[in-house]
Amino acid sequence: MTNADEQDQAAGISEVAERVGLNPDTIRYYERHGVLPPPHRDAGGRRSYDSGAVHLIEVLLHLRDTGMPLARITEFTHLVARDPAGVDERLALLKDHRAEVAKRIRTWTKSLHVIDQKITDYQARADNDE
Amino acid sequence: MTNADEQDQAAGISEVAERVGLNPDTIRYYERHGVLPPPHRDAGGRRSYDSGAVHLIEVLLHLRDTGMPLARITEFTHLVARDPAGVDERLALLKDHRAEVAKRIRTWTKSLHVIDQKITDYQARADNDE
DNA sequence: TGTTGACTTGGACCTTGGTCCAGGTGCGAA
DNA sequence: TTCGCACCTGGACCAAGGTCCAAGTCAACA
Repeated sequence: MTNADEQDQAAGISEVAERVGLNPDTIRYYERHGVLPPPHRDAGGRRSYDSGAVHLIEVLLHLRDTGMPLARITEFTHLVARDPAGVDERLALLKDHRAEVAKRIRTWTKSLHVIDQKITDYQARADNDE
Repeated sequence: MTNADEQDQAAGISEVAERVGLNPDTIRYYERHGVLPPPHRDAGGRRSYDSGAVHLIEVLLHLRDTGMPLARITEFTHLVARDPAGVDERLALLKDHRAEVAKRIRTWTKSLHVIDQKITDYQARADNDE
């Protein structure tokens, strides 16, 4: 079983990509654009991600997947890099985003009702035409 | 008061755009791409939207705003045009979409909890550093 | 010791969803 | 009847977010 070893330290880009569900090219793209910080490199110059780096990717993906634009995620990453201890700005950014996500969930829920109404309409028409 | 008149029949593209919150260019773009059906034209060749046409736009915007790709909305529009009475396919399409929206609301709600967790973490760190 | 296979880089290309612009037309007010 | 304005068309342009490709490097294995 290779599992125990795979839990530990330093994976290559392909393995990380697979683990987080991204294309390796997407990870490189994010790095070029500052969305992700540059990872360590092994002796041969290849990218090497420890578990902390992988965890950061996973957190940032939660932000992306709740609609935060890459440019905004990049700000977050830069805050971490510039001042790893200074948590205040990051906290503000997250709270902002949290509010937006909550709002979007509310508006989607409303739209869901509109769609349901339309479905009900159509169902009635379909039943009438029987 | 112009209000009573504005409620009635046949608005031009700018007025409709304003009413539904779109750029007139966006409405033309949607029409070119089949997202919206071609509207009536007045004597001078200008687009003219009656209340039914405006209502259709509003419904389609609910689909768009819950993440349905324009290509999918276009299918819906074509179903209406091809067979105005045949409601079954439209119903299936809407139910599909409804399920996707419901799922998305669930996953976003989960991500919201992850973000909240991160906020709590940061808050604890900020409090410790005081 | 040479071939494989995974990696490296930079840049070209792609899709989605618009937005903007130039050049032309037609209607109503002055 | 001429001005001005809203509209028309077709096509260029834009931004975000990737994806793909060519050419080169390196480590390991036969």
